Amino acid sequence: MKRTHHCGQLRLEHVDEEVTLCGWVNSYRDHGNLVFIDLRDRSGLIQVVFDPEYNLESHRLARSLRCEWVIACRGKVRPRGQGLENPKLATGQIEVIVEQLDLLNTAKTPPFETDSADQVNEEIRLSYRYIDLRRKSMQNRLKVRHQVTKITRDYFDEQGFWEIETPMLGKSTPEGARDFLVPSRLYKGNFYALPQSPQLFKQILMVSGCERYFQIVRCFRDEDPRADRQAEFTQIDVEMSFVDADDVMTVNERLIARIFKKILGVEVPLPVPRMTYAQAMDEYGIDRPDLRFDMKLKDLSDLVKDSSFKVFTSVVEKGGVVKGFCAPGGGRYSRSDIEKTMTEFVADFGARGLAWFKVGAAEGGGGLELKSSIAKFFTPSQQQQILSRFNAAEDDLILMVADQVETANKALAPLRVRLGKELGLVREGDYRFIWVIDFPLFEWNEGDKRFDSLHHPFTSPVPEDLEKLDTDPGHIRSQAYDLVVNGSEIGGGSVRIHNPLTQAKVFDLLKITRQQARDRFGFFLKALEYGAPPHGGIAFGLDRLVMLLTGTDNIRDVIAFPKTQRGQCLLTDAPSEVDASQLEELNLRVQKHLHQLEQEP
RNA sequence: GGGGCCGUAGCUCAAUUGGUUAGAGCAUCGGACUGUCGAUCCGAAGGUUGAGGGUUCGAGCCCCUUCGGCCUCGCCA
Repeated sequence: MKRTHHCGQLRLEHVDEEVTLCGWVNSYRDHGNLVFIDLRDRSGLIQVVFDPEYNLESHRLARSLRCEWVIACRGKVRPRGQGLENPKLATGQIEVIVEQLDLLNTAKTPPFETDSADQVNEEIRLSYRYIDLRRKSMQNRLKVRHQVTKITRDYFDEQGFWEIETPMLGKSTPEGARDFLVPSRLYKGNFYALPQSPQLFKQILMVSGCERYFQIVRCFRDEDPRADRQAEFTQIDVEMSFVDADDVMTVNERLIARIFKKILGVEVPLPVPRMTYAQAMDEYGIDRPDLRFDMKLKDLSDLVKDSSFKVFTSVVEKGGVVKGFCAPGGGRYSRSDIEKTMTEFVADFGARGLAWFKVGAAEGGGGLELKSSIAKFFTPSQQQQILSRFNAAEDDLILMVADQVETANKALAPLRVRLGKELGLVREGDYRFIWVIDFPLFEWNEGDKRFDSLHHPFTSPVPEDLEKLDTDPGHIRSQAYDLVVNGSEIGGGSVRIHNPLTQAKVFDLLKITRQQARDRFGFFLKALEYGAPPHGGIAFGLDRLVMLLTGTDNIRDVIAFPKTQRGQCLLTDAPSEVDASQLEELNLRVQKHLHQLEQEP
């Protein structure tokens, strides 16, 4: 029997047609004489009916069917009787009365019920991923992921980009994340590294005259995973020649707008607005601000430095800041919420404390005042200034961290997001895009007494700051840009250095010696000397993009076969030990840890 | 490397201060049933409480070790 239709397609217009369907038994309801099966394929569910008066043999076979068995059936589409429609199914107006049933395969009882798998332990879902992926929600995520890559390929093709593959087996460099290493059989003792990104190859493709490159490419970073991070992930990687930062942002924001339009029907207003890194850090404490709600951070240092609250004054004297934000309606939080839950929360990010004021009606009537165990350290005038800086209203909650500005930001930014969500300031289906620009080129690494690249060492300074390479490297702005939506960085890139002299100066500041630079990037620096065009690009995290589009905060949900937080694949049991002969061939010996040796007889 | 939460039947969860034979719903198996759609009804089976050790007259519960999962800090140019 050849399939003629998909289960989820059938509608009233197909009534009286003879159809053949294939799929899995989603559920069965056996009434002794009448048997109902909800048949499932990728397209959806449909009810098929077995009636002994219609076909005795099929009915007998149908009674033995079980969940997840695979069948094909041929029958006639008919409308359901009056009052028998099922509004829960897209196909609920009709059903198929089956003439012929073929059992294509049986199935063991699944380890979990597919209908309720959302509540099932993820460990079991990952071990039986093929069953987990049968679920509609998971199939939708795979489908959206496919749609995103399809839209991306179509879009870049229209724009004159070529998709070019770059090597998976590359050269290890000690910068950046830890590499995954692959031993070479032919060069014993030598290793390839899996790419952390195709950065240098795509720049070399610009030197090669390809002009417009993109690639949907797997990248590997051997660092500890997070809910939104996996050692193996996918980038939409882009590079363009003869462009400035504006050109790259324009081309790429149009791609993202098209993806959101086609998949969610969401109109992304173009051009996407821009915000400097300095403003983002100042007002949101983070370089990826969530703009779905206001609740901006304010610096109160100037107002509180003259208070009698020693904690604040001493921090300001030491060059720190008192920064905070005002949570509208936050008065409903209890003292224990603030002094325990929230304080522990910010402590995780290095803050030593969390100060707070509740905003209440002033005693004696008229106006507002601050209510808190520390309110007494602030004069009425100081209190009023604080209230007016936040434009605070009754029942608001003001939360503050006093520390070095980096620490204060680091603690306040996640607290702001957490409260924004808890207080219901985030509207479902709201997407706020922003380009964050004018990043610093370097940040000072006090431990190693040198500069580190904020983006990567090939990022170009903005032209007017070029001279500061010699005079004031700490204040150079880079031509880097991150695309941020709802507090999540979905992509980032830069205009690159195409001048070998500038590149050499940057390496100097990073304390990468000429010798080291030659060893690690010699092939690339050499390429720059052979007519490198001005170029720039960007890379988007495909996984995070699909997470946004499908409304999950778990990266494993958008990867067909993901790994656990310890980097294990529970389906295949990778990684695993290998045969001694394989090691032999690679000239490798595994050194066991002492505790393992002790356990052996 | 650090911190937190979790692990009891196939799945989701209960189990009083440490106290009888570790329960329930769903799933499974058997039976009944002609319009169900999370079918219903009757019945049955199902457990090394992640593993190992300890304390105790007695441990799912307390202690130690260990394995695994998730979240997180560090890390992720």
